[in-house]
Amino acid sequence: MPRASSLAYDTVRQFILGGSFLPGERLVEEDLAHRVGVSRTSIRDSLRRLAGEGLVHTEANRGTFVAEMSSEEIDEIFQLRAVLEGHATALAAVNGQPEHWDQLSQKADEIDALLGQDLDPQAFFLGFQDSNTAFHAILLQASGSKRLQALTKSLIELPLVTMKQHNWPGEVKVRRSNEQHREIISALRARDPLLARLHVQAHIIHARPRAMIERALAPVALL
Amino acid sequence: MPRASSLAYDTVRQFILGGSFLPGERLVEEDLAHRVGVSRTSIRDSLRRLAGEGLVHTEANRGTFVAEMSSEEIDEIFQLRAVLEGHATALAAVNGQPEHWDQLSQKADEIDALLGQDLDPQAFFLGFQDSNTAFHAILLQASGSKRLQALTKSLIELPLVTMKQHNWPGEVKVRRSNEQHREIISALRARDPLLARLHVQAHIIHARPRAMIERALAPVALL
DNA sequence: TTCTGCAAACTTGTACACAATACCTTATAG
DNA sequence: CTATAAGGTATTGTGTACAAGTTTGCAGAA
Repeated sequence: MPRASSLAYDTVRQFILGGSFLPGERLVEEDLAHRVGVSRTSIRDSLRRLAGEGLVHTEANRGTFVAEMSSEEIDEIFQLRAVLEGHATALAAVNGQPEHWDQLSQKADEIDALLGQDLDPQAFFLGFQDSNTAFHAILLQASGSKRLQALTKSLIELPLVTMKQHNWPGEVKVRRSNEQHREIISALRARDPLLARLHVQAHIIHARPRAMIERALAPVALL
Repeated sequence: MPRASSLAYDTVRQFILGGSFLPGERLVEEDLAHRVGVSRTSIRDSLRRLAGEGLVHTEANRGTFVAEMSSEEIDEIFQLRAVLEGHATALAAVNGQPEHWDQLSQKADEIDALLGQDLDPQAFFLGFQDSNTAFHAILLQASGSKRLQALTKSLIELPLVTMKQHNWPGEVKVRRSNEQHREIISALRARDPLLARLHVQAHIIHARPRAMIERALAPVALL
């Protein structure tokens, strides 16, 4: 979309993902318009789009609010991710190209590099999140399905609205996570859709926020 | 959403699903505004929502167009449906209530009733589509996941944009389809998530438009 | 004839003004 | 003192005007 509308979308999105607005908080259109420097029209436009992605929800004549998710909903989202990314990975194992495997390996290398660098927690987390997000994006891309890509992309960032500084993974967890990345790549290179799918599903379920694991997980086998 | 916007959304949606506009056709905002009897503002609002659901796509400064899907994309969508509705069914087998099973049975009964009625093809098809859509909606509802419900709902109606009169299922196919419905219900009553999932996946893959089956299906085992 | 460039018409993008609705405050009655 | 109704305020919903961009048609040159 043209300048103003696109700018509004990106900016408001960053406000939400960056934590400038807390879950459940009301987004006043005129306020946002003033902050972004565009008119309410463009703001409304962007809010409709964000509502479609689930980042906000709108109540008629009452306003739009930043999405808030219960532990159960977040758990549900991770299950959905496991299902969808698992499927995407199976497709990738069949349709993907060697370039994709190399790109994935590169991201895994980046994460290993971070682990050897002894950074402060925040820098470490941000770096990890960048590479990790890229890894999963490449995976989706390798599946060759635009639709699957779009669906999953919004699922991936939904929990980020609620989960901020809390739930930063420790170094040990990141190390294990990256080992799983290697296993996924290995299954992809072997063009083994079933194994690749299972590794991805385990990887994602394993990556759920710690808080979730305390309570009983909805007892549905993925497979 | 309030009156005008909501009316615009419903009406334009019906235009697209009902075939008043063909896939790929351009939707001129002012024209729609005139037809629906609201201002462009509300039309634009509805177009944004429809774009989020994938029924239309918008190109900057050029307009919005009714979605058009290739055979491959439709096949892809049916695969996604199999994956998602399969998951939903597994959840339903665990979380669903006996009332749900009864409602599902009722829809299957409705379809059997249609089969004994010897109607003209159109009435038969419309009746079947109503009951069938309701069946799948109940299944989704029984899963207990609003998000899964929303995701799948849009996937279900996407192919309807392209597939109109063509691909009406014959009586034999409908009969077999409803037998599968019974099998799904049976697995749900037995609270067997794995079997229920498999039956649903088979059911959906089996229901793909005939045209798709001619060409090679992307060779990815769902399971 | 065909290609290029320019201008007019058409359509979308953005801003703003007003209407409609919901919320909050205050005053009044019980 | 509490509950309720009325009015004022804040915010969203809708329509309209104008700006910006894109497409189309025509004229002129190769």
